[in-house]
Amino acid sequence: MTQQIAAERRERLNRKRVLHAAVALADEVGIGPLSMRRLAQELAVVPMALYKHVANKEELLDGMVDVLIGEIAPPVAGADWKNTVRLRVLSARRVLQRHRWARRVLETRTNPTPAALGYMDSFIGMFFAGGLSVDLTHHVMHAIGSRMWGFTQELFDSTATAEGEALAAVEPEVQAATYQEMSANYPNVLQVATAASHDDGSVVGNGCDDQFEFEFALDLLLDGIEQLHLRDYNSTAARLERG
Amino acid sequence: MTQQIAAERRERLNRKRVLHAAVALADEVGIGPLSMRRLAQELAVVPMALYKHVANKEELLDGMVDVLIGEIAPPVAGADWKNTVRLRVLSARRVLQRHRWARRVLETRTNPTPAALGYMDSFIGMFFAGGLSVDLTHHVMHAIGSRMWGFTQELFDSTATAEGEALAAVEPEVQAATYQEMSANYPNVLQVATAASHDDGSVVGNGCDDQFEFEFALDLLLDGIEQLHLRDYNSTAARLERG
DNA sequence: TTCAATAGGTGTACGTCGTACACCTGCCTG
DNA sequence: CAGGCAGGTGTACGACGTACACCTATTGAA
Repeated sequence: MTQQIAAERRERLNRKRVLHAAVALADEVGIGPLSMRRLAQELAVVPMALYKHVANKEELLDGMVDVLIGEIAPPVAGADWKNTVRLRVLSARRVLQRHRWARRVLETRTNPTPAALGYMDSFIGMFFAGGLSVDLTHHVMHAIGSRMWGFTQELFDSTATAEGEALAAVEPEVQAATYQEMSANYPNVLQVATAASHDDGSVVGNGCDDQFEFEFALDLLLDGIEQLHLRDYNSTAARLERG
Repeated sequence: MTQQIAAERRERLNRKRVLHAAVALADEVGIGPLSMRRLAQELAVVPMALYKHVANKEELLDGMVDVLIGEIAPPVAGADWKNTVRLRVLSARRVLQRHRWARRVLETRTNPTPAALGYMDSFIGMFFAGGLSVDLTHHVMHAIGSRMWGFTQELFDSTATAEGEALAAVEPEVQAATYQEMSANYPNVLQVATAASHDDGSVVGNGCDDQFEFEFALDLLLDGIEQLHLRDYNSTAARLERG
């Protein structure tokens, strides 16, 4: 009978349940409204109960990132290093797109968790397997930067803002006025912004293909890296040349 | 006599004073402790007084960024586009290094201010002046990303963390233990991390030359861009090739 | 089977934050 | 001199993260 009661009772919390609930909640309501209190409510538990499974909010966020890292596909076998890296990055990107809050959270991480270190280690391993030198790989990791995690830092990315979504629904007159003002003050921005929006007619919304932009930059880097590799790039030599 | 009193009295606040005080305070104590209340205190004024000059904290941060944008050098004249861009980016970088909090703030901006748009416009103008097509410039702007502002997104950058500074002062035994653990679990990370620290002896601290890494990646991109430009890159053609 | 140790959940409370709102004050203009 | 308005004040509210003391359920050993 005590067993029955125990069975009916809400099953006990554990770290995994907390983290997955947090990820689900963030998926649903975004990262802003995700507070310890709100998460506790979702788990039908008092806020302080969470602290038995997670040291503090920072650690909660770290844990959420770990969950996502677990969703990134392992490296595919049997491709050259460039494609292996490429596919892995694109897999990471898909994860980030399933969890739109993740970018913001990643940006605020300061200390890598073991899971993050593991991912980095495996990531570096792909270059080593391709024969890249330790030296070159080191610089490459810096150059790739956040692209390793499937995103790039784009300041003022309208897709990241809440108002960005509302922007499409704005009256045509306002759009026209905006256009006038832009063309007067920021003609170059306007040209570049409209360059990509041939397919959809909007002027203001970013009509550009994020995926294409991401791959464009990724390939620019990978191709450049390949060139350096083929030329047996060596950074100390490069330093000397530059002076 | 009322004049005398007025003269002795603290001069009235205005937007500029508020923003510059905020920048100075952030320079001094960091962005974390910068609260509306703290800033008000610094200005010997009640917190709500700030709201007569700034709509809310977000707008304060926007304004602080504007101050920094004002510190970036204008484009130099008489150089080819690549060098013009290069020098400008490095100037932006110097600003970001004077204000160590700026990166974190920039990362959280969602809507560009007129000053930011102005900078972007002028930035784009440098590519146009070099003869790059609107199409290529568009993709380039995405590829450059936050490097335009003088920084790159590096996850888990130890220089960004408070503990990073304390890390150098850690006992040798602990360093040794860390080393053991790293080499067991993350051998690749370890190799890459130690690759750059030949000059200074530390194992854990990032012994690498940030400036070099930044320029490495910047030049990788600029060189790649130049190649595309010379080949009259066209993105719709590229799309077709890729399928 | 019993019982103590321990892991997990609760309740209350504190300090900090951003900021709404009503108010006062002193300067500028007519 | 009047009166309006920009700018500074005071109080207050509802979040937030989390410290701390407490209670309770589960578990492992006797």
